[in-house]
Amino acid sequence: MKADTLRGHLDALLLAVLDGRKLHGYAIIEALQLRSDGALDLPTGTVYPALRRLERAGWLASEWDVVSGRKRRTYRLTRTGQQALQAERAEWREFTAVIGGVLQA
Amino acid sequence: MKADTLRGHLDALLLAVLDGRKLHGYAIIEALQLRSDGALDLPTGTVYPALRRLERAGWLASEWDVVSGRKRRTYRLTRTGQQALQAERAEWREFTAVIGGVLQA
DNA sequence: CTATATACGTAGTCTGGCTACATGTAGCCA
DNA sequence: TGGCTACATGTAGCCAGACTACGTATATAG
Repeated sequence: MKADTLRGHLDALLLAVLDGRKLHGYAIIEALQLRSDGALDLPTGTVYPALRRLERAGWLASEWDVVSGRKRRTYRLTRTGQQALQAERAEWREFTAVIGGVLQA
Repeated sequence: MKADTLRGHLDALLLAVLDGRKLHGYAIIEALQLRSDGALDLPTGTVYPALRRLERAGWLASEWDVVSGRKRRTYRLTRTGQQALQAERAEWREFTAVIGGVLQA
């Protein structure tokens, strides 16, 4: 997949992958790989700053836990984040309708 | 529609709107508005440089003509551009499948 | 005669994902 | 026991690409 196409859709992906479960950063990257059949392989330099940004925005909450000696920062959706996810899904539908409409017009 | 979401899809839009017809820059902007029911209102500072870039890439060819005293640079798809459009359409389908898959997984 | 729509174009900004780097632990294998 | 790989988090700085803000010019309506 061409670079840059992700632009503007990263937040939606991160919120979606955290819908209904708690995951730490590394696991989020793996979950996205899994769900996209390997098409999405986001670098840590993309994901970690984004997660912190979403937490600052109040859409995610995090807590440290230690699993077999390793520190993990585990993220979950806040109520606001859940609403934001709904909004992102709606925007995605609108976006694909608009661009898709032009592409196959 | 959120800014930046267009990123990486502009070329596809321009190629698609020129599929099967010749249009000048200003008319391209209007055609995109029309086809998107007003959702796409691209500024000239976005469209004109992109058209020149696509021409340099060999995907578009242009010629000047004068209509009622006004100069117009009219663009059309080259054969390479036609192929590029097919590729862009395929990439769009892949892109929406990947992101859409994650969003509603 | 001026305001608006038509028409093309460029310089510079800004944003947001990416590259490259830094840090450290656990577990395996030679 | 030493090194390699996977796991795990994080930051600084770069860069591409669309956008903002201009500048230019003609036709037409009021």
